[in-house]
Amino acid sequence: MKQRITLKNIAKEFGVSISTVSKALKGSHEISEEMREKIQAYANYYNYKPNNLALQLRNQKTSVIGVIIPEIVHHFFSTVIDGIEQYANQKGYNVMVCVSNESYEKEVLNFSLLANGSVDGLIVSIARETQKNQNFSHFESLTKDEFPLVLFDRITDEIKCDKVIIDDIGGGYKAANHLLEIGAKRIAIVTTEDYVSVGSLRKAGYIKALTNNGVAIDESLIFKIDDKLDLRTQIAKVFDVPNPPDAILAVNEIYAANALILAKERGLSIPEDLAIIGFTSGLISEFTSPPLTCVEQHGFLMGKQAAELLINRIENKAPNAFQKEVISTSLKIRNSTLISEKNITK
Amino acid sequence: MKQRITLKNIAKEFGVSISTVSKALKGSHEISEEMREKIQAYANYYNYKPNNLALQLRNQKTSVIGVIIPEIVHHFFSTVIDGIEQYANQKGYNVMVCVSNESYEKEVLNFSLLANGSVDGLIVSIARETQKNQNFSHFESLTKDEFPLVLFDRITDEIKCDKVIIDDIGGGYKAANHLLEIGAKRIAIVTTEDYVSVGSLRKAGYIKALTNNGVAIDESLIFKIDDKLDLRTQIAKVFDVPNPPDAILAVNEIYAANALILAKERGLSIPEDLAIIGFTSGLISEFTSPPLTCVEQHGFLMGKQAAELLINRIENKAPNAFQKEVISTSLKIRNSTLISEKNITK
DNA sequence: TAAAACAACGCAAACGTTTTCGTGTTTATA
DNA sequence: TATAAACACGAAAACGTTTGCGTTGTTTTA
Repeated sequence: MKQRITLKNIAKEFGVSISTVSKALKGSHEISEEMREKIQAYANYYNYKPNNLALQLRNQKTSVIGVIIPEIVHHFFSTVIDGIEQYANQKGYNVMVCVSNESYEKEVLNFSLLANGSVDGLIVSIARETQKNQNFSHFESLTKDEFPLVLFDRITDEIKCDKVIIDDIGGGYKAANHLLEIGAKRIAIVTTEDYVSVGSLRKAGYIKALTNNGVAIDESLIFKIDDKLDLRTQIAKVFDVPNPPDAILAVNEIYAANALILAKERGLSIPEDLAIIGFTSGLISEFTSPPLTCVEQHGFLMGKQAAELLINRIENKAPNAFQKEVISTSLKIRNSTLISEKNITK
Repeated sequence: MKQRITLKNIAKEFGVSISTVSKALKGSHEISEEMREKIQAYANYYNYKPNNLALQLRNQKTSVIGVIIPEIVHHFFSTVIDGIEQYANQKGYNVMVCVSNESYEKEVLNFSLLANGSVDGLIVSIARETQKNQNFSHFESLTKDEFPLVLFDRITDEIKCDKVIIDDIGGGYKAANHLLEIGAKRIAIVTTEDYVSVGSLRKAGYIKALTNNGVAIDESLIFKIDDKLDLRTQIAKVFDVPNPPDAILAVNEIYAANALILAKERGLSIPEDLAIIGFTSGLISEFTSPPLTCVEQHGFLMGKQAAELLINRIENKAPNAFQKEVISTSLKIRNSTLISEKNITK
């Protein structure tokens, strides 16, 4: 690659100093009109662009915000990035995305890569492995220096910073409540292992809804999926309990869609024999047969809010106390829970 | 945010020069063991990390590669990014992602943001608007300086650089051929408008397959979707032609899934009355009923190859002539085209 | 005519590093 | 004891920019 032209090059060309060139290009009146025009014409011809690194170093500001997410091939996370990107751009910031791949080690690596002057602030959703081993020391080295940091979705109370989360308890509650309303008596939940904050919160909402409605919690209807094992085999167990459920609440789209497929394979009709509801992030729920009712998560809004919190923090426009924004979910009712009136009152 | 500690701070603390500190931290034998240990301990305690901007400026290398894509909430593109990210990380590079949002203006803006020293090279998939207005001058200012650049998926012959594409013609050919093999006589294609390179290439493959098999092209079976208008209304027209098709080839997953829904609404059984095949990038095809046969695009591999081309170019390990990698597609056969033997031979 | 004002530019510091090339001191060698 | 070698550190340039202040030389003002 050819060397890009610099102020020094231009200065040498006209036998003037670097500062003269800099001022001329900025249209300063300190420089004579004649010199100004010569320099500007030359710079323009050779497509001069100030070197960003030099500017960032001088201004002590990169106007870049870093984002570290567990996965990128994931509808929810990419939607969040979209929200971050749009808000950041509008405020004059760029976005640098790194993927932790659910690995603690990679997350730590990404921290050291980004938090060394490369970015003005960081937006992070915690990797699964980090949530599991509860080691947050890499965060502490940031918060100690009051480095601008926003956590979203996968958060922890251990870290003191701004946060934005989905109302997962509320989402689980709404979902379970909806199932109760359409007449479900035995609601199974297909969730994650407990250390995944999102899964356990949704389960908490499920328990709250059942308890509020006087329904006893049946532990045999709670299924915790281990990511390491085969998904379908684990979900299939839902149908093998002695007294099978008449509704399933799945904490994400993939679980819900697989449950639907398995149920149909067993000859169950949806929603008559079994109602299914999921949490959605992607497009799958729209195209299954029947389409799946789901709790919508509004990832775009979440990204926008996270970016707003971060940029306010960076620009010292934020209050001293850390903020925690909660994004409420909404229920999108489709045919997997749509039961006709006579069934509800049966 | 508190100021991060610098070499200068440490130097002042111990009354030595900056260079002494720098050497001490690097474990240089020029510095006495006593001084070295004092400095290292101090730096460690205060969590010293070299400022990345300063290093990048000095080394004239950022180890960052920029990626500009039309959309990020898109399974295919996020898969490509994943491939880029993994390969780049492995080679010691970071990835900076920007979204053009299919807009020419935003694409140009992203160029000026990234190609000023912020990144060592750029991987780009062209925005739809840019493809439409055919204005590539922002690319020329890069290629003129031999700036490392790789184009993927949405490319153009106008720009001289390394490229990596899907074998779209081959994919269209395979898809149409498969439909012919299972006995389809009237194959409709649901594609994009012609200026979208990917869509028109897939259509070319479709035409080639039909022609090779002695099937005449029926223009009334070619449907070009306008993104501005309602999708389902446009796809519905497929079923309204006087002599309806017995197979549909859709150039992406969304088109295929919608066609499937509409066909079922009209009482057609899939695949008996109508076979459907799509190009896939996401998970939708797996969960429809029946699951959709599709042409798989291997986005991850594409990202990996693009990153490889770029990094070789950056590190001067590439041949002088620009390369064009073609990634072949593969057919994933599912039930939407699975017809029993007797039907094939009917 | 001397002082003041002004026009047009250069100097140098600052941002934080790394690295080459000194320089002064101590120790070992002949 | 003179000299070389080894040791321990500092000065300065380089990466590319911006900007406050200083320095010329010319022109205006009283």
